[in-house]
Amino acid sequence: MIVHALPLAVAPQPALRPYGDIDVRLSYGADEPIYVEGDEAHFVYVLLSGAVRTIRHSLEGRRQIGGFYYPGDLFGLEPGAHHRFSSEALCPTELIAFGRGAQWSALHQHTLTQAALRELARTQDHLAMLGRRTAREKIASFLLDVSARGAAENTALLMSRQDIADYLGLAIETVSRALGQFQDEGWVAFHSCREFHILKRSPLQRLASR
Amino acid sequence: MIVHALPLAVAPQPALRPYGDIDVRLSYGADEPIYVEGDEAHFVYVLLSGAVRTIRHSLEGRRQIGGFYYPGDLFGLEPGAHHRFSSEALCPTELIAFGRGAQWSALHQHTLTQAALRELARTQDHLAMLGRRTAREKIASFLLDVSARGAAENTALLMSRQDIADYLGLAIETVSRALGQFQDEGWVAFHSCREFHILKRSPLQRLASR
DNA sequence: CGGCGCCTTGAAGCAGATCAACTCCGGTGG
DNA sequence: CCACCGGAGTTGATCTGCTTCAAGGCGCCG
Repeated sequence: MIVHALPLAVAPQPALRPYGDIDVRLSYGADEPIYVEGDEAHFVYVLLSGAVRTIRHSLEGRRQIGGFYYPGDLFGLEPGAHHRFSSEALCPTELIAFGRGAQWSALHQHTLTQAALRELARTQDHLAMLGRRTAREKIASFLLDVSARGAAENTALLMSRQDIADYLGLAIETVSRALGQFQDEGWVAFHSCREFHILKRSPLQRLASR
Repeated sequence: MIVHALPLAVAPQPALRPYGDIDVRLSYGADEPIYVEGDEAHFVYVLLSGAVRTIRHSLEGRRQIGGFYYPGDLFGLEPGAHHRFSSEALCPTELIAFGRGAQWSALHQHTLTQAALRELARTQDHLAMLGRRTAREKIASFLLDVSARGAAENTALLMSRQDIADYLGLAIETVSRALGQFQDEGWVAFHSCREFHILKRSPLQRLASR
């Protein structure tokens, strides 16, 4: 982790908010942790460039990915004093950490509420996808989601097959097979295993919106 | 639906917020809908008595339950103008609907943010449960959750087996079988099929926290 | 008492997990 | 420049936990 710039605004909160209203710009390399489940949640993060995943590990090592975040997204919101997921950079990433000080909270109260509600909606959609959908349906939705993020013809998959599997609650082999099927069916084309574009959107949409 | 009392406070918002800052007390019978997916979200709801489920239906009728809500809980929060789930009373239920007027929003901004964040955390926990857990693990967690809500020795299951199945992403038969197993193993005792108490908490906790 | 939901139980089938090679590719060092 | 290595991805074979299908039990209310 590299600290680029120091506090933009400082309002001391020695007791409960050691990092008060401090804002910091940070850089991370691929797979570097940003915070870990259980850490005190001093900051809220906004992505400038790169991408981030949030993760929860179970005792026996099963991994669940909570979400992927892209430039402009806000993440790390918590109801309490501690982070409930870990987060890691998917690739070289820059972000701003906003101290959860009273001053900032008061100033940006409305923004904060909106961010929390949007994040809630996103999580609910994710939840509905995990519940009662087949592997093919999950992966079709996922490809459409990812491709909707980038305006370009080709979409880069910044995450590994294992990340996708842990996001969708599937085995890595199942992800690989479904992607292979979609390619065989002529619905998508993989330029490399981390870059694709969609050839036929409608059959994917039909699967995704069952 | 029965309207008990009329506006406690009124601040006209004719254009975008037809129900402005109006607060209404309402009653519902078992299985009565409170709002439906796609409805305009004029209100935020607080439960006084009874219980509520939120639901999303897929095109082919598959049902996903988003959550169960109990007295004191707030539900119906949305980032946009429309409800993204339906909601129904589980049993006779009383609640207060708070109009999402500018006045109320401003007054209760902080409360709103906290509610959104708590709801987010709850949804994330639910999500982590759907992703990578076996049927027995899901149902053990569920029983512990439900029993934590009531202080009493015996816990009433206000929801049907189908509701539990649709909450956990399982078939109704799987729910029934797992509950039967837990009873056979002497971990829980069902007084009737809608009322139980926990005999051995630790094996359930072991399962739930894997 | 009879009928209708809800729940339980049993048997069979299947989607996806697991296990096991094998391929592909980028990096590294001889 | 090429041989080697290691990690990521793919592919095939087998296994299994859960779903599905089917039947029967049980409680509740008219």
